[in-house]
Amino acid sequence: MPRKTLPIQSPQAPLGPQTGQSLDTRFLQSLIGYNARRAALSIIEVFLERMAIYGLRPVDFSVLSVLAHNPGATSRQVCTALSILPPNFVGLINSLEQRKLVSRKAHPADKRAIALQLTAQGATLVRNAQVTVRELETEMAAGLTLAERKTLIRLLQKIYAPDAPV
Amino acid sequence: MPRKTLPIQSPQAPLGPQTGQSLDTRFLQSLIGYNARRAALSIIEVFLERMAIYGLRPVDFSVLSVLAHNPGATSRQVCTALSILPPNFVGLINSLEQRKLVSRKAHPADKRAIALQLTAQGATLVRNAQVTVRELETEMAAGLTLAERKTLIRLLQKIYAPDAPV
DNA sequence: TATTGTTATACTCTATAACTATA
DNA sequence: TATAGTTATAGAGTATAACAATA
Repeated sequence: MPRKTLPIQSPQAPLGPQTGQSLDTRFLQSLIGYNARRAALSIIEVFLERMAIYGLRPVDFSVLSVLAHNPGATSRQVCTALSILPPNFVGLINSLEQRKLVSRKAHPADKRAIALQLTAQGATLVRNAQVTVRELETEMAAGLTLAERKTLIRLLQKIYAPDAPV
Repeated sequence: MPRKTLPIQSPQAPLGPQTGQSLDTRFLQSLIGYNARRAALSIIEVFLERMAIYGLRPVDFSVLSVLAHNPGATSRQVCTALSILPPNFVGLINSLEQRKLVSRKAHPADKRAIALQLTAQGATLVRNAQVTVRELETEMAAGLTLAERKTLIRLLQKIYAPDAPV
């Protein structure tokens, strides 16, 4: 019979911990939220190192990657897809445009909107960046089999998008 | 024969996406880092709602939870365990002390250090908060079996602490 | 000389209100 | 009236340098 909660701590902790010793974090380690955040931060840490040569932060990479697969998408669409607030998107896309990675075109059907697309330079950059990201993901998941990796992603998606199709 | 990468997109995308339609984010969804971040943010969102009655942010809860299981721990120990930078810990612990949730005592062996411990009020608060956190975790993981939940946590820990004992 | 706790400060990220042009 | 993009700004989170007291 499975129990609902993991054991917290031995009832009689011996002494107060002394400086230099590491602490018992078993309760936090039993939480999905804590572990998901820790894992995300450790991957982002390596991401920042490897992507520095491209001058891309995680959000920049996400935007370029989405535009690579959705040419002509509008700012609003990208913001919705990536949970970016429109005011915070302005400076981001301006920067990418100044770097000649993204161009703005008039939207064919809506004069309010602007169709975004990668430049040739942007397409090349994101292609290389995606290879680098795949490499670092493989390194970070070195302790997982390919099946475990797919399982991990599937379970994470069930947390944040429980109704999405498998 | 398993393939190393997931399919990105159908080679011939039909038309530029129109406003109002959602975008193809399959590449990002194939990344552990992207999914871990999304899952962590969705849990934190609910966390903020449910923990508002306790007046606790995620970092406050983590500190109180660690102190509950490690009475007498020093600031430095808590900072190391939770990856909090010492300068950012000062205001946090001052606030918890002013709320009578944490008390500082002279460290028995090191005059530089301060031994932290929960007050009776703090112990009661963290006990209730931990119950609330367990509840919200169970809700967020409603689509997972108990075995899947344990698997998810194990796989996440292999990402951010690959050398830790299972 | 190294470490604990602290102050001051800067930088990034995220969030809200309000405006314009158009639908 | 509602939406796309924008501006200005505020708040939270995270980061580094430097200091006094103690090891």
